[in-house]
Amino acid sequence: MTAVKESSTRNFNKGIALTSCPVTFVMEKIGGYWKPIIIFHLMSGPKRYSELKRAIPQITEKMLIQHLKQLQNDDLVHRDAQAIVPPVVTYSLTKSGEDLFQVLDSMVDWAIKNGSV
Amino acid sequence: MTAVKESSTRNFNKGIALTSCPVTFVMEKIGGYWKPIIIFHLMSGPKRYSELKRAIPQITEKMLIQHLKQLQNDDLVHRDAQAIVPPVVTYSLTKSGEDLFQVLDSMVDWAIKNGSV
DNA sequence: ACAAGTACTTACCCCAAAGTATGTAACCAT
DNA sequence: ATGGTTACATACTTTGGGGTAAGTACTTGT
Repeated sequence: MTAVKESSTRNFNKGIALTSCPVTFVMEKIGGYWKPIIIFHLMSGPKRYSELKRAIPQITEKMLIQHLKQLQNDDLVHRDAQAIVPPVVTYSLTKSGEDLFQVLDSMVDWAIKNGSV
Repeated sequence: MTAVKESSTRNFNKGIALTSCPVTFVMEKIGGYWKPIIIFHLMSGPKRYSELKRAIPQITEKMLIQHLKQLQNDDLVHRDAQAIVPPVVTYSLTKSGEDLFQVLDSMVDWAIKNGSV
């Protein structure tokens, strides 16, 4: 009986976010803690699952595949699995994913100019 | 007694995020649902609290001041209050805030090129 | 007298994101 | 046969962002 009212702000927001705010659109794709980091590591070329894990030691395996799957669904990352044993699974950026370079790059620029560190 | 272990991933992350990942650094400042939207509306010039509220009808007042305060702490937004009654409080972007234009702009570019809409 | 506007504050709730911990299937090296 | 590697899966818990609802102090308009 704790149903969410249909006219609630929460429900309404889903609408405007996806249809009318390009910045929020991007945030939905690369927002969150780990996605930009994963994408950054794939910028230097395709990586195996275990290579990514080693490159980002702090990430848990659950977070890693969870985000890799979301990135696949959003067509930012491509998964290539060889049907051999032990399995070899390689992740790489799609064209859309590579295009994010400009976005990440401008972020890095800003961070360097305005970083308090 | 629900203390967080000192060696937890969560605690450790705070460290690397702020010191070694510029992209996460930016995300900490403009991430979240409403911040980019607020910044976007301030790009077109200083606005009063009530003007922002009217410009973004879906935001609740709590979210609006909460984020405005965080943006002040991060030195992205400047607050100017006139000690008159009724109060007149004007918010504007700082230099750092204005510099975010490049970041938001590249996001919009990407969204237009890669938006499924 | 009473509503309405201004710029907030406060208390409470909910859910999704993130973290912890453990398991799995197939193989290989010792 | 025991442990290590590979690429995951799954159950459970915690945390914080966001939402709802209501109140405050002071003044102007009717």
